[in-house]
This record gives sequence, structure tokens and C-alpha cells, in this order.
Amino acid sequence: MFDRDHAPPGMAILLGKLLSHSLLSTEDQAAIAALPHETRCLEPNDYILRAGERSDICPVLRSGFAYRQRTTTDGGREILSIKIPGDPLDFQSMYLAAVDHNLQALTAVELTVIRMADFERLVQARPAIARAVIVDILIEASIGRQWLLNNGRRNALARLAHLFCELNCRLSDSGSGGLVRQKMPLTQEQLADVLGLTPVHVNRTLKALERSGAIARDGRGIHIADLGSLIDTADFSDFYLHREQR
Amino acid sequence: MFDRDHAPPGMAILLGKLLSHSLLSTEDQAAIAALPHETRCLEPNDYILRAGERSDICPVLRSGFAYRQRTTTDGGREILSIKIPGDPLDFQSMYLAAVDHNLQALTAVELTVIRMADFERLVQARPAIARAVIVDILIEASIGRQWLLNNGRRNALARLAHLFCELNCRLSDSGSGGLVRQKMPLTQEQLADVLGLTPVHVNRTLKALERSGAIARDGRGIHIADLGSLIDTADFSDFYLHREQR
DNA sequence: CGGTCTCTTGACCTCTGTCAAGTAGAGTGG
DNA sequence: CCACTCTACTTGACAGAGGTCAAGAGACCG
Repeated sequence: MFDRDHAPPGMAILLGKLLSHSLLSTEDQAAIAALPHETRCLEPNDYILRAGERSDICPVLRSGFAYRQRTTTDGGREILSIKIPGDPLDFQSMYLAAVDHNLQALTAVELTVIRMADFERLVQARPAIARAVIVDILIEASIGRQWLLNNGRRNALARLAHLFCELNCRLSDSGSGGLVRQKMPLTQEQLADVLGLTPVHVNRTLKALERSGAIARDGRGIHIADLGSLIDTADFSDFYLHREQR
Repeated sequence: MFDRDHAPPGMAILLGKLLSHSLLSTEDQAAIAALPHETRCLEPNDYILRAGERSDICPVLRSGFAYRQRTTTDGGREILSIKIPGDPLDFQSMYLAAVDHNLQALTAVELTVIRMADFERLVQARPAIARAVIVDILIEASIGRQWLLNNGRRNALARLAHLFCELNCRLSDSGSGGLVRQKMPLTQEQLADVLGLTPVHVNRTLKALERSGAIARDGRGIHIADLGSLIDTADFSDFYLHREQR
């Protein structure tokens, strides 16, 4: 089932992600690799999951970026999580009746989609896989707490720098080279929705970071120019990403 | 093992919390009730868990309030979660090597403390209990996402109102009558640290809420006077608390 | 090459932060 | 019951980070 040649085959990407924080036996790994699944392609801003729905699939991000989002009644939008290639997108629906947020494609994406019932059977039969799922959930929650700290207690410059540092770490760990090579996938409006700012102020702050030499820009592309400087202005530490977890 | 008469005996409080969102068989319930445990009393601001530590206990809040907290290098503090009586305080250490935040008593508290090894044995033997643990983790994460939305996209007045609504819901569900009866347990400084504001501005905003009739104050005590008005100014909906979960 | 979506920029405004001094509860000891 | 003390709460004047509005420029796309 090699649906695209430019993405890892089948379940390899999910396996890689789980192995990055959890130990799985050869049998566990084989069981995951053998899961029936299909590939689905979506356009930017297509919905993967809507708040209030029930879901019976377990989507994994094979390529591209996605985000979780909630809105206020008067139209404010807050991005609650950014998902990068390899990330499982919804273990929650295995345990809760209703989805409590919206999940959308940020860029064009390829999803690997497993039937939740199939995955649930695996989790029930294999404790190590169940454990890996929980670790994944807990790490995402830890990242959420860090965003709460950033948006509550840091100014716009530090928030922006912190987000760049975090994405750089996570992308590096996932083997895609980080933001020194790669360009930031978010538009300024999306950055604003992550950071609780307005697009105008993100624009101003981006210019300040550029002037300081921390980032460089090429047209609409943003990438990291001086990681050390960025880490300093962000007061960044990677402890909350739990990277040392076996 | 009835250590205090003014709190529910033994494990009843944890059991009540888990049953509020999960189904457990009579045997599962008995197994939880039979867990060896002890009671520990702490003073306000005592640490229950420190960032960076490992923990081998599973504390449950029997009475009083507690909070999770992270700080920035330059001294900013953000409260990441508020725990009310009945809440389990740390399932995370069962799955992750290091604690990623500080956990402190907000008021004087009584903790029921279980050895993590004992609890882990239970979770491994009883799938329904394992499931209840995950549901608990997921609901806390959903609350965290709502705080992210509030602090990012609502002004001080709505944030404060929203927090009151949330605590009122959660306290009502836990059977303690909600904030119409009970007084808000947080000081203005602590409210500020939850909401990403300063104590001075919390004070101003509290006065505005009082003028509008939504809350009433008696000395240092705050309680809800007009829940409907509070819900309106907060744009509050309880969907994110997953109360309908069996 | 026209259309559309992002990004830029400037002027102005306001919400929230800062500083600093004073007041009032709540607890403690006499 | 009254000092005394420690917090927590209040209040006002002022400052500044970030929001709002609006117009124009630049990218990317078919």
C-alpha cells in the first residue's frame, strides 16, 4: 500500500513517532505496521474533525501541517496545537464521546487513516502500545501548558521566538531538519491566532526579530538565522517536550 | 482507615470522581476502595510536586484546593490548572520520567496518597480503571485548551467571568454546591496568575463585575450573585468539561 | 496577467501594566 | 477586648504594549 512515493510507506511514520518516546517490542511494531489503513489528501483549511462530532477514525499526519482550533462566539479564533508530520491527530475520540475542538489542515496534507475500532483492538491487546498512546497524549498536554505560560507571561517578541524554538525542536526530532533549513509553515494571521495577538502586531514583531538577526526572511518564507539568539529572547528550555523519555 | 471525620472516608473521594465520568464494575470499585493509602496534610503554598522531580506516589485531593504552576526565568508565574476536592493530582508520573511543572497547595489541604506501584498494578489488571485514568487526563487537557482560548482571545472581564463559571460547574458537579454558596478560593494575585493579568487589573475588573451585579463580595470573599449574567459576559458553554460522558 | 490572499505601514486609540501609597481584614499575643 | 503585624486589597496617576482602522504593496496562482 504505497500510495505516494514522497512519504514514508504505510504506518512507518506513526511507528517512528511512537518509538521516539516509547519502547515497543518487535511484535508491537509489527502489529502497528500491519494495521489496515488508507491515505487521504486534504487542502489547506479543510476540516479533519469538527467540535461536537463523534469520530470513528484515527488520523495520523503523514505530510504537511495541521492545527487544533477553538473559537469564541464573537469570532475570535485561537490555535490550540500545531501538528507536524508523524503526529497522531486524535487518540481522544477513543475515550471521549464528543470532540471538543476543531482540527484543520494548515497546509495541503496527506493523512494516514486507521479505523478506530482496529486501533482500539491493538491498544487493548498490547499494553506497550496503550502506554505509548498515553505518553503521546501527555506530551501534547505539556506543550499546551507551556503555551499557556507563554501567552500569559511573555511579551510578543518572546512568544514568537518561543514558538519558533519549539517548532524547530519538534521538526528536528522528527527528522525533517528543523527551521534552519525549512521555512515556517504558518502565515502571520495563523501565528497571531497561536499567540493571542493580532496579525498587525505579529508583523511588527517579526520585523523586530529580523532586525535582531534571529530570523531571516525571503519573500513570505521565514527561517531561523541565529538559533542561540532566538533561544535567549524566548527564554527557551526543551524540558517540557520530554525528549529524554526513552 | 478513617483519618478525618470531615472528609469522605478512604478512597471514596477518588472513586466518586472517576465514577462521575467513567463506568466501573463493582469489582473495579472494590479494588480501588481497597487500595492502601495514607492521609497527608499540607499548608497553603506547600509543594506537592516539583518540576524536574520523579514521583512514585499518586496524590488525590481530599479537601482544599491545589494548583499547577510554571514560571519564567524572570519570575513570571502562570497557574496552569486548578484542582478541586476529589481530583487526582498526578497520573502523569505513571507514564513520564520527569514532572514538568510545580504542584502546590492553594489552601490548607488533605491529600490521600497511594503508592504509584500499587495504583499501576491496578491499572494494568483492570482495563476500565485504565480507561478512567485516561478520560481524566483528557478532560484536564480540554480544560487547558479552553484556558488557552480565554487568555488569548477574551478581555479581562470575560476571562474572570469564565473562570468563575468553570469553577462553579466543577464544584457543583463534585457535590459541594458551587460558587453561589461557596466563596472563591483564590486571592486576587492567584486569579491574576491564572488569567495572565496583574493583581491590580484583577482588582479593577472584579469591581466592574461587582458593579454589574454578577458577583457579590463580603470582605475578601467573592461569590456568584447572578450566574446568568456571568455566563453571558463570559460567553460560557460547558461542552469542554465533557460532563455528558457517562 | 489579472485576481486574490498576504503582508506592510502609519496614525491613533485603549486596555492592561507599573509604581507607589494607603486601607482594611485576619490572625496573634497580651 | 485591644494593640500589633502581616497579608491582601484599593486607589490614582501615568506609561506602554498591543489593538484598530485603513490604504497600499507585494506574492503567489491559475
